[in-house]
Amino acid sequence: MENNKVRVRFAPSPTGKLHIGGARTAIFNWAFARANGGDFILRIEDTDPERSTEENVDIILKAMEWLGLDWDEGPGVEGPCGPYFQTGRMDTYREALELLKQRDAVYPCFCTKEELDAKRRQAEETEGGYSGYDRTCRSLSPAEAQVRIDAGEPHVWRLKVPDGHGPIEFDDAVYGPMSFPIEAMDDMIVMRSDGTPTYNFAVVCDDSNMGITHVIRGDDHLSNTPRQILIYEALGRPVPQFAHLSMILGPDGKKLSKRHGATSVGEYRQRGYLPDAMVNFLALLGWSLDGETTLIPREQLCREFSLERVTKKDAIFDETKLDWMNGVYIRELSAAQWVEAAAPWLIEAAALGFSAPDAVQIVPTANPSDPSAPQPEPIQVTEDALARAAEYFGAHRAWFEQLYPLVSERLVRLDEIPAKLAFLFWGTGCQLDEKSVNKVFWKEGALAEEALRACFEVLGSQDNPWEAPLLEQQCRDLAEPLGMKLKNLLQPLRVAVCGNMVSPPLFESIVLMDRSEVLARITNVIGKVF
RNA sequence: GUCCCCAUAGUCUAGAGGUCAGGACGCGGCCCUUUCAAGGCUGAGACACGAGUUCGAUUCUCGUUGGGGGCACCA
Repeated sequence: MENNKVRVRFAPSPTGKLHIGGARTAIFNWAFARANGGDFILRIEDTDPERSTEENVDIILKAMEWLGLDWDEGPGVEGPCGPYFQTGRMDTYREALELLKQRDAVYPCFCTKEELDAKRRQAEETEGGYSGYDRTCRSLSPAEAQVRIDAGEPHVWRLKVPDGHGPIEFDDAVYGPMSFPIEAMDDMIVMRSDGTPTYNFAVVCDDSNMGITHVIRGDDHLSNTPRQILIYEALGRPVPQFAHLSMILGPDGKKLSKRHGATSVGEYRQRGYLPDAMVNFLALLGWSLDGETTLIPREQLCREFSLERVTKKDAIFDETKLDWMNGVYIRELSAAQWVEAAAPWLIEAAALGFSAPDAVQIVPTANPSDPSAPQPEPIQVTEDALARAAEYFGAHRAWFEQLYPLVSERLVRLDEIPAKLAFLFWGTGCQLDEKSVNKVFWKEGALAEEALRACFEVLGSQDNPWEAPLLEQQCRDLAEPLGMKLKNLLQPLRVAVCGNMVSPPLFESIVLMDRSEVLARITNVIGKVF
């Protein structure tokens, strides 16, 4: 390990999925390491056996990979400071405790959890507030304590807050000079009665043993910091640079939680957000490059991230801006990249289309704002259709790439793809949106039918190659002789072919389907509607 | 209760003792247009409040209010 080399870590505990706030912390650490040519270490804090699960470890690792936050040491990337799971480091905590015992910096405490809970409750009720452990066991003589230990009495080990210690001070890279009165410090437990370390103890041991130079973490640890400094001091280890990050709150200004909807990285992935967009967006929550730049590719983030430009103010997670940014990133993709990223949804689109009945149907318009209104019956995607779609996708990548220009400017999230593109896979059937039918067909009546028949002639003429610009021009040329506005001419065609008055570009869509299918669809619609 | 932190538009933010308080999302209008978008132009919108320091404070200090976090044999 080189001297002075920046070493930072992200240390999630696998008691849940990787959530937005954690991801932001990870991004800041990662970007800081990259910007300073340092190491980014991933450490799993799994000392709570009750709540830690292997499944969550897997989810966190997957989320990190998806976000593109590669770690230099950690699970799967062994390094000089492993293991990188706290459960594998128990020896190191015991060693550290021995050192503290030698230095007379800790003492055994025999108070039971029940006794402590009772005292805390009482203190809260009577004297208006609990102010820490009353240090009952601190006055035990070493001899007496040893007798009780030898007798097998359960005990924890507590850190002695040193007498005569001044206020605990440190210079936070974000918050600046901090000072905490020593009176506010508790004789905290470092080792539990079952021999496992508490969080604050394990963190300090690990950060110290792993040579962490900068501890960049959530604001919720700000008041843990003086406690941890006490441990560093007791251990005689150098204190790292701290940098605390403000919290990310929900739209209501409250702590981000499940009731705010999606909070885990995995959920955002499922909803069709791009990892690059997530990283860019999250990086801007509490950090800015210059106040002007909002689109910051990860390469630039890795070059120019700095702790000096981190804000102290809590940030509200505003999904509308993320949506915008995701759209920007989608538009910057190449067609091939898009097909790669959108594969699951493209397959779903095809499966949805394959599953639709091969007939003309009028379906009620979805109305999310009024649940009592008749909603369209969702089309059941069959296993068979899904398998067929996956196979079709595998065999027609180039064809799918042609879809990109049709939708790239119309997508905010990738999960909008199925609804937008299913019509391409309907065959000769057509799911007509009720509102569109009312507005475009029935309101216009004979005019709409006339328009459809005229367009049918153009599309059906074998003299016309199946090419968008030519077909479009010929259809447009119909308007004048028929005395129609372009809108009245082409919207019926759009509804008949795409099922909806809102769709991707008409002729570009049409030529991606079989001529026979398109013609059949128009004929069927004319027969069914008029 | 106690300790700590924060405060520029609805949101993310820039900013300096004297600025027309800048940018982005969102919102309104116009343009483009066969739909929806995207794009271009344009408009409305902020320094929480009260003292003090100062020739001058949104910026510095104190207080108020509002918000957030910690105080576990959780992490």
